[in-house]
Amino acid sequence: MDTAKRENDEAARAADSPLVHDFGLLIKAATRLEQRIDTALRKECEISHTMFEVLIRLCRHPDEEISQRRLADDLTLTSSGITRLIDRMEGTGLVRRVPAPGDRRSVLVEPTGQGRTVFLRAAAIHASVVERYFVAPVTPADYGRLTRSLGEIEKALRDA
Amino acid sequence: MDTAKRENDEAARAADSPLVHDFGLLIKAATRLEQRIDTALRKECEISHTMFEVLIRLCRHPDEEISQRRLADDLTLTSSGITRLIDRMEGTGLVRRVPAPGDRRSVLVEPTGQGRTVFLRAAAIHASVVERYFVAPVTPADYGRLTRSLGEIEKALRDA
DNA sequence: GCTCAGCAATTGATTGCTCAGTAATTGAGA
DNA sequence: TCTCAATTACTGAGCAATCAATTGCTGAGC
Repeated sequence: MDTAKRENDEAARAADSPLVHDFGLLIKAATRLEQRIDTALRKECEISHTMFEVLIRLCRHPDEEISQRRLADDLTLTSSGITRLIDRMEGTGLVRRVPAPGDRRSVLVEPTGQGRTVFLRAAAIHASVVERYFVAPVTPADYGRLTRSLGEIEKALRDA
Repeated sequence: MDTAKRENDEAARAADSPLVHDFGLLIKAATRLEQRIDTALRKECEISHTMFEVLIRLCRHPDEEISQRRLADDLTLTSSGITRLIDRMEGTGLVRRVPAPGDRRSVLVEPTGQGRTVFLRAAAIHASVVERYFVAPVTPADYGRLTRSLGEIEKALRDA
């Protein structure tokens, strides 16, 4: 059948387009990098990369707790995802839930002392992996442009 | 306690480092973009983004089937992950398994006619989302450098 | 030719998320 | 002041991945 053959060719062209290729690169680089960090953190610190992302937010401003809602938005998780993640982190003593002063629906989260200690060890591991596979492979000039572009892309997604 | 206070400050600095921030941007941009594509493809074509990634590989070279092993490596899935993914795709008639001529351990996968048809529709959706949120937000010059950098990063991860 | 270490795919059990639905709380407008 | 739509967290069910263990097959070295 001729139409089948033409569809084959069309599909082959679509599958080979630069757009597909370039975007594939982004996805692959990001997932490989995240996997590498995740396994390193699990081995050395017994936490997942997701937990690390939570600790980053909690430690950033030492005297300002963060609501679960905000964490969910920041990590692109659903509210139920965050509930269970914080459950696990509370269970292993990394964080503590505290009621929100002004709003009784909301729950604030803060790191425990142990949480901060683990975070410091984890941050060192994180930095070394990121340094090696994210920073080192590109020239300093390109690195600046890379992060700027990623910022633009993230902004476009956020605004939409 | 003084040591606790110092640990607080140290953690705050680590959590605010440019490295952490920049890498966070990559992860966030990639996951948001992938989510957007995934929901669009699910709504319009009833396939997941992961299935789309499989179809890309299968349609790229029309007369060369691809082994599950290769697909798993390419998509950064485990072999068991690929087995179940292909199960589902075979179940909905998108692909077909065929025995590998030279090696009876290996299973090759090829797209069905329906698989190619769905792929063509999906590719159009994919292109429009990628165009809008990945290409449009950066200048053409930066886009070239962006993909080059991502290529370098991916290469570094692959080599290691 | 035989053995055996290694690889491909599969399966059972588990993990970590989503979705849909629920309960408590809030704040804006009649 | 009261009502009600929106918002927060949580829960049960389900899904898509992982890990660990198994089976069948292959090829290199003796």
